Amino acid sequence: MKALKIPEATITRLSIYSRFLKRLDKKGITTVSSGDIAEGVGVSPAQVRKDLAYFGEFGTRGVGYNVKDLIRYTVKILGLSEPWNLVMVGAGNLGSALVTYREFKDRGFSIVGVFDNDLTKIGKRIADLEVLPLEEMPEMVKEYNVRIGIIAVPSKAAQDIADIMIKSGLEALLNFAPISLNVPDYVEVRNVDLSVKLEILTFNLALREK
Amino acid sequence: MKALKIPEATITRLSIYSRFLKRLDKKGITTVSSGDIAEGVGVSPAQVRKDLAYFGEFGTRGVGYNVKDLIRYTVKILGLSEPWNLVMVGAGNLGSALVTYREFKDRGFSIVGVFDNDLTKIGKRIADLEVLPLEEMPEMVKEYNVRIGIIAVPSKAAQDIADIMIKSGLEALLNFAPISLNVPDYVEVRNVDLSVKLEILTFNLALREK
DNA sequence: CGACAATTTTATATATATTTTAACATCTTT
DNA sequence: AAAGATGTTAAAATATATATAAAATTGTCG
Repeated sequence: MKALKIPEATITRLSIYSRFLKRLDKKGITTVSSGDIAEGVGVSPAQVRKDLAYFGEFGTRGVGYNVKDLIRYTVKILGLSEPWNLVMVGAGNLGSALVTYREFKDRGFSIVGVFDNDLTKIGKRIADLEVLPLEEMPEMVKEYNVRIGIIAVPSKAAQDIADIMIKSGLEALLNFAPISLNVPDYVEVRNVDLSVKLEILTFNLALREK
Repeated sequence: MKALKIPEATITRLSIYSRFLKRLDKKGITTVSSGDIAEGVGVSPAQVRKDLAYFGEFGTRGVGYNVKDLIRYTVKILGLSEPWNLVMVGAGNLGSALVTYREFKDRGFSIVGVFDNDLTKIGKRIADLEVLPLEEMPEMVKEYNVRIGIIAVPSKAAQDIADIMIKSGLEALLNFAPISLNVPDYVEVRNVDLSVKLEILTFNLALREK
């Protein structure tokens, strides 16, 4: 069915458009042009139209896009029409912050389990969840139909944890550890590297001195 | 001096190479080939060489790269030869987690001040720092020669906070709020959007059902 | 022991593919 | 009919991959 390959950059922007549109909707705005979206998120209008064009015709020439409709379309495209249950591994500072991160909830993500292999953390509570030992992950994955897991553990542990998560039945991993994970082909992995953008800033600032 | 424009993707990868190399060094490995690096971080060997070629010739044909030397070069290129002082705005869960985030310290970043405009948070301690009111930022920026600030506040507040940070003298912002900031040309901004990669995963998982 | 060939690996040039930008024809509304 | 905005095609710019050339090391054989 899917003939055309979609650039990942397009998906990235779609996610950003989608959330921008939700803010417009909350403000009561009903119609929007590609130029409005472009300005709101910092890209070109042509880029917005091109990105949307991969998936269909959602606008009306001479008019623009209906905000509510376009939200529905983008949400559908991103696979967010139905809520997703997630598990988190790592009950440290970062893991705890992500468990309570509002934006995830707003987008339909629900963290149903937090795991750690550190005995001092197991049993503690984060929000309304009790930190559980990793052994209990397979059961939870099955019970809550979890397909995606978040890794917020130290780099050293990340690969082992990933292996365990995959064995537990997960198909996709969001990895906050700054290392490259080795996983089977059927597992999707994306890394969130918290340092990279910071180092892009230092690179640019350092250039100024030249 | 800098004639050639360097792709941002190259800087991104350089940051990743640099940290990968540090891990090799810690293991006692002294020499590395582009292929080793490529495998370690998940790109092609040609890509590694091309990225490095923007900045000079760092390797020896037939041999590879000296790990320690290449670390020095990448660190220098990224502007990390000297440590950087940062300020953080937002003493919520995410801000607190980032203040204690080990990786930042390892790369030479030192958070010297945490600010918030929430009276209930001011005065609290995060690690060894007291949360301060925003009014005290200009002084700290000056005293500690801070050029980069991190924004970890709710989206609604982010633009106002950014304005204040810029007025305080900052030149670069790392923004964790999922909105696009309006800033003067001389200010560098990079966004870290914690939801985007998650939605790339859901997009890909949703595709499988097609 | 020295010369030369084979191997390894970088650096560079070339080609391919992808992504972005720009231009334009088309459709709505006023 | 004019203005505004999309969808689409074409062009330009970027980025990636491939191929080749050059340099250093290792191994081999006379």
